[in-house]
Amino acid sequence: MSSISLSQVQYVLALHRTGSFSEAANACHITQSTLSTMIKKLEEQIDITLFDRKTKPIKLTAEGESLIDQFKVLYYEYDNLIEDIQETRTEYYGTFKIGIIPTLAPFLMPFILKNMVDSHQKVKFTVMEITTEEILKLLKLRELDVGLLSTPVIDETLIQNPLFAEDFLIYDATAVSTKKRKYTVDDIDLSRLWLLEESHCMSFQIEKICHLKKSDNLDTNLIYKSGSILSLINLVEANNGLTLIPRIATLHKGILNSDYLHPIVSPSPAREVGTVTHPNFSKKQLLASLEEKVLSSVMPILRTVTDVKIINPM
Amino acid sequence: MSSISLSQVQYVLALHRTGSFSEAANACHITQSTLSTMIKKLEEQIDITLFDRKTKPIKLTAEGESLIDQFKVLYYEYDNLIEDIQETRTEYYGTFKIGIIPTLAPFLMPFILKNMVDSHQKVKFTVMEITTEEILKLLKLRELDVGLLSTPVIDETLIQNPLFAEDFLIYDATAVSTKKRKYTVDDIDLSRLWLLEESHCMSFQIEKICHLKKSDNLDTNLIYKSGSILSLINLVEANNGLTLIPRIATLHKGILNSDYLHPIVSPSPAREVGTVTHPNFSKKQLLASLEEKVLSSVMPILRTVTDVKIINPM
DNA sequence: TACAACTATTGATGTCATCAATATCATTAA
DNA sequence: TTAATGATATTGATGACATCAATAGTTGTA
Repeated sequence: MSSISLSQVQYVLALHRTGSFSEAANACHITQSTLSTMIKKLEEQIDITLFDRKTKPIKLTAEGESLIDQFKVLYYEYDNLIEDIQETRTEYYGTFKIGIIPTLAPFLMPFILKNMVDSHQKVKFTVMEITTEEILKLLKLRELDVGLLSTPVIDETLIQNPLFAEDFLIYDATAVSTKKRKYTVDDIDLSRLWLLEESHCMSFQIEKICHLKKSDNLDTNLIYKSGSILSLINLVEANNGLTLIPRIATLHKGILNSDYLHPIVSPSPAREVGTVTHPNFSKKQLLASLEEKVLSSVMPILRTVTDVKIINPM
Repeated sequence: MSSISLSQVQYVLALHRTGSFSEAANACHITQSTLSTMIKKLEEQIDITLFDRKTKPIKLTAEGESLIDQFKVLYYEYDNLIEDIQETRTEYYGTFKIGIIPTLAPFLMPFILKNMVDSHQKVKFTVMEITTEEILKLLKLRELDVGLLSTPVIDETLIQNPLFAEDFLIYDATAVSTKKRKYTVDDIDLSRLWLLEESHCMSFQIEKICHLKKSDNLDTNLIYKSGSILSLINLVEANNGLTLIPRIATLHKGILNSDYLHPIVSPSPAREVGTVTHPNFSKKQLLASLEEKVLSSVMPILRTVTDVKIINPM
């Protein structure tokens, strides 16, 4: 018995479905005589008559009945393979658009982007540093594949996957670390506090940590707001100021004076970082790869902190 | 993208398994150049390079890794289809060997054999009337497909399926039925009792009903033993004798004088009838068909008897 | 550097799938 | 009862595909 072809499987299923040789042939975009010949050939190959031609519409024989489900299963799995192939091509040769918030980008992307490019050499990566609000908007428009941001976001239409929690550290230009003293939230001198501009959710998170409200009348330090963590750090250092720094910033040696860094305890305020995708997002393997690389990158600086309080970004 | 053939699927899996073009070709009984050409063709069709030829042994690319499982699934289902086809051919065109005990055969086979032949017109049926002991032996030798006998049998290596229980009736040539009197086991006049020869388990069952032992010294009636129920019935009638008849014998109108038939109560001794098959028996549909037809045949004479005592055949 | 083992390429050939044309069959209407 | 219609089966020609033999090219080892 020689090989059954997938075309023959397709023809059998079409005839079973339509109950007519001519209709099945049309459905398969071949001529009726081809269909007739190929089904007869299959029946001879396997030495089983699958269809009773005497009935109108054409029906399966008892033997055919006992085999048709497995014909269906086989073709179903062939369909799955074709889909997998399409998806693999898209994943390996298409584009992958990443949106990332500015308070993560400078510390994550230098490490993970090269890795991602190396392991997906035929994928074209596009990275956009934009705010959470803009990321969510572009995800919904399908103009981004994935957002890398502080979770959770309040949006039921998108799929979120939290990856890790990182605590905030006090960065204080006047408090030289002796490494003996433990800091709490109450040690934050609000008169010297610097924040990112309001569109950054980390700014909102810091306000929550410090029990601030938007209408609070603060000192003049808070009037000047910055758009990047690097500017924030420079401002703090130049003005004997103070801010809160996410621990991920410590990945980047050299931009922080480690003498000014102080962990907070009881509790340690923290933010959660994760990915957000559209429900119809299909490049699962690229997403998994990105998530794995993000986790690998932050692993060295993640601490097992027991008394953590996650501060939501919205 | 034109159709992927199952041969190509087979070649991919062989190369993945062996890590060598020449070994894979050997495994598939084709030349190395055919394998090389066909795998390259597939890779061009789907526009994905599946194998990294630089490694020794040859390994899948990352893309290949993400697809290989679905190639495996597809070929597995193709294998299943081939097996189903083989099994269907065997079931519909092969042989079905039935062993049945003589105390069942004359009452069951006339009804069910025609039915079985009608619904499996291409199957060659072989029916052997032999004792339980011989049926079990031939089942184990795979020279029988199924045994139809009194269950349970003491044999863990075979598969049993009990179908129904039938009670024994007294058949007494001297006790004309008035349909008023109820008989119990104690009404059995042992001096007139006739039995089948010892190799028939029904004989054993009757001895148990009557609390007989092999070494019991009975009257001269028991010295002459018969091999068929019909002979038994004739002996009883010709000699004013007595025996026990399974209810299934009442299916056959005309051989029994219904005046001599008496149900037994408190309790009604009964035997269980079922099928026995070898664990590797594969013609499941034929077996199910047989079992269904047996049950349909005995349904008219089966009684809902409440106080039943099953007498085991061994 | 030579050689062995392996994969890739190419042209010839056999096999298979398909089509167009036609034969055959079954059903329906006049 | 015959003719028409719709459907399936058959057949020969043709294009597509799978395969092989021969050879080119590559890689690793002694």
